[in-house]
Amino acid sequence: MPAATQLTDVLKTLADPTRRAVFERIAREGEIAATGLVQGSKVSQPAVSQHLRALRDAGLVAERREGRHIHYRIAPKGLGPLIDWLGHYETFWAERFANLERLLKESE
Amino acid sequence: MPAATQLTDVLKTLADPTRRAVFERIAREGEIAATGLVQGSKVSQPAVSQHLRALRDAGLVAERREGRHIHYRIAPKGLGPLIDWLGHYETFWAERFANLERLLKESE
DNA sequence: CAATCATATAAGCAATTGCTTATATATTTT
DNA sequence: AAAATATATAAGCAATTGCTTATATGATTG
Repeated sequence: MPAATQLTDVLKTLADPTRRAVFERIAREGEIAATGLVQGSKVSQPAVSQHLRALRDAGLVAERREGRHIHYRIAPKGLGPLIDWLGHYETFWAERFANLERLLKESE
Repeated sequence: MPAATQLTDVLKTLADPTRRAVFERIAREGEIAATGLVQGSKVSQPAVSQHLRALRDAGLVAERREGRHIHYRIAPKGLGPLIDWLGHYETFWAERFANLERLLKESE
């Protein structure tokens, strides 16, 4: 797949607030089953399922089946296209980047 | 405006390939008038104008009027919400982040 | 196997999106 | 002021999106 297409998919996938909330919750929990995501969600089970499909298709999450549960986790490489693209704009956000750099250092 | 709304706007705005191409061209050129953007574009003048409006509304570009031309440039802070959001996922892309870090160092 | 639980898919629908053509608004030039 | 140039807005339309309800598939339990 062309890199631009992958980037478009990642951006489109994360652009929807509901879907992004699902992604963020998976990140927070580390690993969580679809059932858990449906609980405490504003939308229906099919809606969550459709968002999970979109996230998976975009390469943003990975799944692990365990019995009748499917556990989702963040796919580390998923944000790659976005980060690579942002890399082209370093010069514009060098200052902010420096802050992230500091945070990273501190967390080591 | 809530931070989440701003992020959603930035993501939605960049998610469209045509509009993102406009943004990238502005970044490449440094500064360019709308006319210049229309030339060599696949879409019509109104389409470009609409994309420019969206980019401006999202805070991604700034404009400077000069006679009857309007020159566009990247708004450095525009990508801020996106970069801040990605900051929460440092741990997932620390390796890739390190590369960006090195690039930044080299460019100093 | 039958019932149950977890997840996915199908179908339909209102809302949004990105484009077009046509027209309006600024700004400059003659 | 009239004509030309640069940009924006309006209106309309096909395509896409995100949701719903209803149903199907997968997997476990009794």
